[in-house]
Amino acid sequence: MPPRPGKPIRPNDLSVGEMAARAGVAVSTLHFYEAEGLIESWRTPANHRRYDRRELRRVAVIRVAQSLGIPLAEIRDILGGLPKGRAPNKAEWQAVSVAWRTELNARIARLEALRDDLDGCIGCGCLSMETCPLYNPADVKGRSGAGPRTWIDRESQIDHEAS
Amino acid sequence: MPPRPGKPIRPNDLSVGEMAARAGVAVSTLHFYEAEGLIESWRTPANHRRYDRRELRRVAVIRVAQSLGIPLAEIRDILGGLPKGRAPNKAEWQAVSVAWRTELNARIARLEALRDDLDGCIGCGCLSMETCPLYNPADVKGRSGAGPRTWIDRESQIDHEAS
DNA sequence: GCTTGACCTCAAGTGAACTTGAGGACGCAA
DNA sequence: TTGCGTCCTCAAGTTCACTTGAGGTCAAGC
Repeated sequence: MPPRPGKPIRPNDLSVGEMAARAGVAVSTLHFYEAEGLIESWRTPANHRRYDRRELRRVAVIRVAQSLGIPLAEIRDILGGLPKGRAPNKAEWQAVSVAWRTELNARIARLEALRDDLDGCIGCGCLSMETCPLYNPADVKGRSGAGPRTWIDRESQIDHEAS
Repeated sequence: MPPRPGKPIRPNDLSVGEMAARAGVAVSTLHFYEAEGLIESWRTPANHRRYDRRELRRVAVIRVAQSLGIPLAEIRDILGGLPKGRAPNKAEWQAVSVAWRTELNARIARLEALRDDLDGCIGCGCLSMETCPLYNPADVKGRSGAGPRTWIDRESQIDHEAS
């Protein structure tokens, strides 16, 4: 590995390539996240990005949240509670954590309900989908227009009666 | 509501409009799901769709699974284990349920890990993201090329060390 | 002096999951 | 017979989350 261009003003900071390798994402993804305001970098005299190691953690949180179906816009909103240039203080961190916690608990509950519901269908011997209650919490985020429906925007409950 | 066109051969079956209203999705979504092989209908002499009430349940499962970030292709694979024209028997239903269960348990575990990890950051007093372990299970589904990365396809672990 | 490698920007392409729109059929009711 | 409501098909548009590609900069090494 040849020495990275740009003077080592903060030698512990990471280049895009290093970030990408460590976070397990493509360089283009980091460019994209930065353009979207999810992460932040400073530039060397050669106009190369440098990332504080803190950003590694941010990327990790973004990826985990994303893998759970949470769209980037929501992630940005929640991470937006954290300061960009410095370590978060207790109150800031707690606010973010509480926001996540509420959402994550709701999602865990839904997954468990789905799982237990499916199990119940076997346990109760009904052998079919018709008679089991399928739980659907109020998750109204009303959005309309074209495009995918990630993190479902439901206006109505699923009507679910026996056949 | 004027009587629906087409003779009432099976009067309990639902028209697209009725299905859409009850399932809380757009008519176009039902067309789409059918084109994708996720649900099924028969046609009246007037070429109108009619859905067995069973399909209502299928749509409900699809929507719940989707809201949890599971892509349609996976949902189709798993629901594919169920027969289309009749009620599933015990073995068929169990196979589907087991497949879901495994996946759902993994997702629940990840959510809990994320939640507890965030909580831990407050509990341990470190006040920052740098020193907490962020858990990332092996979730390799290797895919490359353009397009979004739903249900994350990771080739590498998130590297996560202190700053 | 030239190549190599890592980086840069900006525009355009891509796949998933839909929606929207154009153009048309059917059947009932005024 | 004109209108309404519900349905049909097929093509094209849209959003999200990226990737790919073209064209260029910069510093180090042969």
